[in-house]
Amino acid sequence: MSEIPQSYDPAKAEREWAARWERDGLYRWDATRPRSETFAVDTPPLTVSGSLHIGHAFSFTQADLIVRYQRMRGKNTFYPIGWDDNGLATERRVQNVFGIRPDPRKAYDPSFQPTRERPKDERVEEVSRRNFIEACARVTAEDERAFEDVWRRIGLSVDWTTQYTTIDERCRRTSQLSFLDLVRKGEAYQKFAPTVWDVDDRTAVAQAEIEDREQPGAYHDLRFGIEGGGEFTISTTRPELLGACVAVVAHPDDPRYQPYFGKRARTPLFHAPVPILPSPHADPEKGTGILMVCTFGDQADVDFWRGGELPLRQLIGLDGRMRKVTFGEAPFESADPARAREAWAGLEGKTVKQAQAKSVELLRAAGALVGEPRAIVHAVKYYERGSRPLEFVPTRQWFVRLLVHKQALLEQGRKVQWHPGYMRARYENWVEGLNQDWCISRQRYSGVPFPVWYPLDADGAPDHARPIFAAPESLPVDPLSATPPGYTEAQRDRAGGFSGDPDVMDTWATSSLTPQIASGWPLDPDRHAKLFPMDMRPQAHEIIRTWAFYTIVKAWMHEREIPWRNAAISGWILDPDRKKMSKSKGNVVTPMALLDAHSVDAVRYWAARARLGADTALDEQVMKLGRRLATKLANAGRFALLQLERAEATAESHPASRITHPLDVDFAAKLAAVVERATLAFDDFEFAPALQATEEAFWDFCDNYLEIVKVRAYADTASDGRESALATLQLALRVFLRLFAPALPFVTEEVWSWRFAGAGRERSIHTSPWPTPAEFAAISLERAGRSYDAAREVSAAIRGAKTGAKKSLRWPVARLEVRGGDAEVAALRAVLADVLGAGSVDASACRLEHGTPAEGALFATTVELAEHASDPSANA
RNA sequence: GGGCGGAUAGCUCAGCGGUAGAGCGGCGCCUUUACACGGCGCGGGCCGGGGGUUCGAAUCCCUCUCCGCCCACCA
Repeated sequence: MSEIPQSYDPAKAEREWAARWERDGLYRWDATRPRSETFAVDTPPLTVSGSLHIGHAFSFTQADLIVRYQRMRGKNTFYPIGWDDNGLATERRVQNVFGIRPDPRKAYDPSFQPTRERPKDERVEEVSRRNFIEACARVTAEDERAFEDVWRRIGLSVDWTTQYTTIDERCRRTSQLSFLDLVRKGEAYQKFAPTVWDVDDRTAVAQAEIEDREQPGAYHDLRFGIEGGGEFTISTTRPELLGACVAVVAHPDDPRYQPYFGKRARTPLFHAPVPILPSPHADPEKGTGILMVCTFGDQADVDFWRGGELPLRQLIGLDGRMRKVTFGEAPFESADPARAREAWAGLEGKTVKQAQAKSVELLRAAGALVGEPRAIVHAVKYYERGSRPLEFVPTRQWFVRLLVHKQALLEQGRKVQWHPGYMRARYENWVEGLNQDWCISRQRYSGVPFPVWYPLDADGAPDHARPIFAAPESLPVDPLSATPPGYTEAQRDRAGGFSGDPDVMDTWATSSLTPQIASGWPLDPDRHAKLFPMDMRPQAHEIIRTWAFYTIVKAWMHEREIPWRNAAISGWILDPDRKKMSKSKGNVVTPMALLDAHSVDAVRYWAARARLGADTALDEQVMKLGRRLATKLANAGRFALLQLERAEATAESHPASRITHPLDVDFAAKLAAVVERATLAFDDFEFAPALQATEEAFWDFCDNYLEIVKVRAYADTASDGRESALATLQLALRVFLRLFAPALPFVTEEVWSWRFAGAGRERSIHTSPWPTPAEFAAISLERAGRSYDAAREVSAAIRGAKTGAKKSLRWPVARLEVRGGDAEVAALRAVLADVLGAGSVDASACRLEHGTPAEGALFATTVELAEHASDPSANA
């Protein structure tokens, strides 16, 4: 036993215990134990290029609570840690930090050193792809160290030996193996097709990364002619796409346009003959009921174009500017090429926004604009990190099949237990609403390359139909530096030679494999079998459609399995004004200052009080409460242990079998019930009710049990009564400490170390067995009655009388009269000595009588205080 | 427009079929030998509105209103 200090210093305990746990390898996974004893966690690899805010500490703590509980239950916990450091988020950060941007045409400069503190006005410098990737590695390594500091500080019980990053060799290999497996199974394919494209980042993006933003726009009414006579008006928000118009459509039942079906219209400005076709997607109520099909304005255009034999008139280039095209030549037909070319000359090279303004000008001059544009607000699709609207641009991309698997993926989602249960609806909504396969290729640099090359024909053009895949044992490979089998490096990018796939994978293509990365799939099948499917995936709700969804997709495609049995979805942290905390809003609160101000246990307590899935306001009051609780725990622990120490001369230990006094038996029974409630709650991932039940019982223990039992525990000579009190103190403290240990790992470990730390599992509270009914088995709980309740009620009446009279709690009582039913009076009589001792009531002043209790109470109690106190220390 | 949450004391939230709860804040006391980072006590609520089921509803059902989130909506 270590010495019991006078006061508890949280900061000191945090430093010392964190170091000790790491030194002892307390949280290591034991690979020799069987799957049935394992609790495996699919820890979120945090995006290190984002800002680490208190919300991350909040959700990671919630996962840690469950892991700590499972570990105490005897589970061999597998709690890995990783960082997500590839992808566009990292590239953005590097561009901001160093002011550099990749240019694949530039040569590698080994002497290049990125520097910070680049003046804001200085131009962004273009560097080689390799220099850029090196800069990414440098930034993320720094970020990862900063993040690790926070995670260690907050006491996450992760196994640090498992650390990985999504750009490291192991992840690149796993990711590429996954890709090859999907190709082999026919789930991954490449296709040249209109794809959602971000013109700033110049890459394709996936449906999951698209968000709608409300923004101002305008309807423009354009006059179209009909071949053979007549005209009609089309309302469009995108007049700049007029040149890309390949058809006009109206609803098949719309009588206004039925006569024109089969005829051709003439577009204004470009004089392109376009078919007038029926289509059910045209809404007669909207606009004029007839609309342009352009290549491509929206998903409806893409869908319609795919279903017909229409030409492709791509106007918008990869850079978001109007391409150089020639009207009058296929596919840009025109009945009046000269005027069409003249119109296009005013638009070519312009951005979408500029082209729109110019188009209005031209249309107005040509008399094709009916009235003036009418302002509206409408939703426009953006890349979630983008600043300009997305466009559909035909490009070659790799996709993973989703649309044909919706049903299977819904079924997989139902096999997962979602916590809270209603979060499953988010998953199902997303799956049901899918309208594109998963585009996994990105025209970027910092990511996992596709392990693919293409043969070049005699003209030097790649033959995408005959990709050359890397051999699995050669992974990870970078096709831009590695040579495919059967070729020499000299043939790279030469006619008749080969070319590496220049793209990298979507970051989700890798992070969707976190369970497999951690388990060692597929190279270590034994280890994989011991860890997969995992037991718990903790994550936030806004990435159910990405991370949770893609992880379920991959597990199903590779092994027809669910990736984990439980998904524990944490809520968001809102600022005190209930706004979501985010970097862009500038309301981010970082964890370190809060940890310093309130202590780690206090911040963890705040996280532990919130229910899974519920958005929670940042509330420092709750942290103060947590700190108070930790202090109380240390003080109550100190008191109980001092009593035990004082009595050591007469008793070696204080087994539960010595708990015989009615007050103690009753309290033990209440405690046993709390253990049961907390255990049931934790089993169901409900840490907040578990904590609440524990806390309620603990404050009752401090405010009532301890006060009432004090006199008996203080007795100078050994007796059954004193021994019963001491045994109860010991049992209660051991139980409370362990019930609190997941939420308050530092103070509980500290107090535990003062007396209870032993060998084996009990060397730390965090590996000690979770309390069970067995610990109460030696107590005759069947004899538990209402003595404790009776003692508490009468004590409260005595305290109330003294407080009401503005007297100190040691003020003597002249008369105490308690009336109640016979059973209640008997229950009180059994613990009367404790009650009188705690209330400074002389036995001679007390009368217990049969009578009618007050409403909602056990007794009717009358307290009369003495006029004077003989004990000077009791003077008010 | 579809889906999912939420609405309970000034604030943050628990309770989810049996007489309205906690903490904080407010007010008033008490230095008491574990703790003043403490203790005792007092006020404070038509449990969002309206219907229904029930002996009994904050709790179950219907409906409306408001708040938040997810998805859809680009003519």
